[in-house]
Amino acid sequence: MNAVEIEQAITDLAEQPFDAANFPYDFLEAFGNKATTIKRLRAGASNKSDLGGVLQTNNIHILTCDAGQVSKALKALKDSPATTKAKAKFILATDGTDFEAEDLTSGETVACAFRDFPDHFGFFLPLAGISTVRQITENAFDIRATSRLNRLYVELLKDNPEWGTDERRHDMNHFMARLIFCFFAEDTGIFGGKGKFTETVAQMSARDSSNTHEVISTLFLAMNTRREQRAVANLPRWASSDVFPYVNGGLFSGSMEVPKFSKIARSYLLHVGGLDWTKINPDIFGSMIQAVADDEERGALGMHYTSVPNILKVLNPLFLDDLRAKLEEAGDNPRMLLNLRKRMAKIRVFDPACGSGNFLVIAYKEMRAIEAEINKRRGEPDMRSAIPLTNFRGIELRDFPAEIARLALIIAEYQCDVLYRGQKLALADFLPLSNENWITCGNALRLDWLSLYPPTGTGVKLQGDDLFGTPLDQTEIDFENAGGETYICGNPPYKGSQEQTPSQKTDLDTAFRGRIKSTKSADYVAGWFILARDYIAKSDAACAFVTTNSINQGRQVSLIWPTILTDDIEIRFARPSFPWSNLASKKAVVTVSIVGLGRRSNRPKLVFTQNTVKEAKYIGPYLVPDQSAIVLPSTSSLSPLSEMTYGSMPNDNGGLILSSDDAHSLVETYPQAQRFVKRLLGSNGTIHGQWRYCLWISTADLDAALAIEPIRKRIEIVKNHRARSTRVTTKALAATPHLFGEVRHSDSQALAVPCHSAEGRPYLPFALVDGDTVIDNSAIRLSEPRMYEVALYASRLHIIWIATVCGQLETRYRYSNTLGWNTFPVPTLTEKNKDDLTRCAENILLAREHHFPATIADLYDPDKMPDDLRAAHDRNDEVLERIYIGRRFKNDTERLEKLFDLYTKMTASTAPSKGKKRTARTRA
DNA sequence: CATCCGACATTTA
DNA sequence: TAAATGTCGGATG
Repeated sequence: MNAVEIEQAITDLAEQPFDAANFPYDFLEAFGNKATTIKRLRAGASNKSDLGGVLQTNNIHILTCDAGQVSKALKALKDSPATTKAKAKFILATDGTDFEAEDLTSGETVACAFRDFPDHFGFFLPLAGISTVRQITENAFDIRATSRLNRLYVELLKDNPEWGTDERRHDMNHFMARLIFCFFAEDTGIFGGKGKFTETVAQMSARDSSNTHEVISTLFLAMNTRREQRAVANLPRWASSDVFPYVNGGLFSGSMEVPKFSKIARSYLLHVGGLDWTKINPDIFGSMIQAVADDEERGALGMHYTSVPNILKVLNPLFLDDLRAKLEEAGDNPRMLLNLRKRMAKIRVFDPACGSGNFLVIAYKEMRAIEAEINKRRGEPDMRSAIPLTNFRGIELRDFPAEIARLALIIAEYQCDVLYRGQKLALADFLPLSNENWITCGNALRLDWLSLYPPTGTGVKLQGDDLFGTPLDQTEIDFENAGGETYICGNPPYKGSQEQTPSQKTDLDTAFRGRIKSTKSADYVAGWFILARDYIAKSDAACAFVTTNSINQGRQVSLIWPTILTDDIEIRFARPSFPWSNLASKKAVVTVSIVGLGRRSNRPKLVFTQNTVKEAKYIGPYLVPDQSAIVLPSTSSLSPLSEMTYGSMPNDNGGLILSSDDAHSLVETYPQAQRFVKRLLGSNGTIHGQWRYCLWISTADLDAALAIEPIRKRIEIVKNHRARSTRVTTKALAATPHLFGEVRHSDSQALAVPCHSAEGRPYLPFALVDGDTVIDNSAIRLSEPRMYEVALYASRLHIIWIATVCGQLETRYRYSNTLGWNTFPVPTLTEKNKDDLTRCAENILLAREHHFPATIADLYDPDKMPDDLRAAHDRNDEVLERIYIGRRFKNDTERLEKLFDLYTKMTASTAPSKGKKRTARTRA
């Protein structure tokens, strides 16, 4: 259960009639305990209570009691030896009227009416066993609001199905945005009297809810009517402008239609309004609530949340660090402070994939903090902010987040005003909202960013459009940043080449405008980089995006980076591969990088890691400091090395593959099947020493094989699977179901190279196998390897090369023949060199054998690698590195430098004049 | 025809 | 249930 679901469950529980006997179990269930756990507690087996209550070990001791005995019951719980013995974290007592609880770890207590206990949802969250409890607890309000709005949204769509259609979705989303605004406004004092909106709806609408929509519609109309026009508008007294002022800003213009409310929907509405909306965090709430309008995403409601520290990893190096440094520099000098404020007033932040606007909101808040410090030092604490909200702009594809993004910014502005200037001034300046267009709802890769948000402010004028309501009064507006800086930032969507829809493929193609041969292998996120590049090239902007780390690895490097790094565009800073996290129970496990681009300058470039910052003169597209080379995939080896190919692809849906048990029972029952069975080795098998078996049938032998019933059945499985495939090649393979989809096998010795392997290992894993072993397509195959080639493969130099130049799976090593083996630069080897290396390789194999039957995973565990094996590898490295530079390398940086250097030289000499195909691209 | 990828997928502790 | 660590086959060049 995620936090939103828990919130809903406990809210439901509080509304039901109190059932003293079942309450403890219902309570635990609401916090996500499994049915079996509850059952065991009910049976008494795991219930450790000594008071007749329910005590779950390491968790909570719950006691229901007679009316008026709650405090006494809590005391009893506290004094109970069982509570201590079972290490309960919480105690809870209730009689159905009062409710008391204590967090025994912190000593914090809760005492409230029973029906209000869900208000203390955050207090109990440690019970839910959610790992990021601290973050959630801090944002308990946002989760509760999300949960309740979601219920309302779903309920309204149930009663008004036409509002869920494509044509009406925007109206629905707009309606929700209006509601959220009203809830916020009524609690912050923007409306006359706290809670006035909810209260008015409650009072004016009939209990049977039949006219709820009319009441709300009337209030919306009031908020769209200027004071002086109120009389004409003939609005009822309860919608007077003292209470419901003119808001507009596009928010309340357009259609006043409101969906019809059922009795349930009405009660949900009042319920949401009952929350204290002053507690809203606009940066977090937005990303939580956006899933409400997305049928596919609703399951992860409240969970897609980009943490503030992660957003700052983008914004700080992009421009905030610089602003803070300038603030520091200015000290108390009023003129320098004023200049900084003037500069900040012209800074524009643009997020072309803004979602619900969290990057924009955080950027705004951080800038307001800096400005507040300036104003304090200048003795102008009450000063109205010089930072226009309209300079925080975005593009968002989805309608609802786009609505929310603007709302989030409005709320952030108000909250900053309250924080830095006080409630009174904040209120005075809040209304009416301006009509300007901040967030464009559209496809960022199809829009022209330059004309949408012209960099100098002198170009195209923008029109306020109907983003926040249907036809606005077409106000032309200017961007308030003439001569200012523009910072493009965000976390655009990543989609691998094989995950994109046809229309997304076209988006990418449009963005690249034919500058690369094909965009088909590029990640979707590359589109944002190329468009940001184009924007920077024509203005004094800079950008930084969170991106999948794949675009700085493997085949994508040579595909897209030469096009991005032209016209004096450079990588200003980078934070290579780190895990991105959110609150989802099914965590989006994705490894990202942050890449910042700008116009070339002499400023040092910064490469960030977890705790360090490294300065560099240049950052290459692999995000390695001072390495500019780009390695191109090659189908033939740069150095004279044996050919490596992929293993054989079964493409069989398991039909041709046999587990050890399958294979043995098959041969036992049908001894004649023996000759159709071979060992099958892949990545996992190589690393963990467990091979599987496979059917390996020559066409000549097919009839004999088919005579064996289990084999015939298996071949049938393969045939059906292939026939059902959408891929033409695979369909064709259905004609030969007894064969692997792709056969790459010879009856000689081979080196098996896993395609993927864990990153901690000090050397790359491999296994030598004979002709009776088939290597599958989870591994790469070096046929008839020469021993000195094994030495090369097993070297430190090689693993460094592969780690840098090949792709990765998350941060796992991913081996590639074309990118890694064929490009590996090796100096010319003498016969003596080869002999020496051969001996080294043999020593490595011997050392491995000493530890039979230890697996590669055991042997190359960085903490447990046996000394003799380590020594053998070390010897191998020593011999090889002496061949490269006549001594050992000092470190991996030096190794990589030499490899890139050699690669550049070797590719230049292989293709002297016009051999572009292989030439490494280098920047002087 | 061969390669490379995964806002992953599945196993393991 | 989070941490560890590599399948599999389709799209692509």
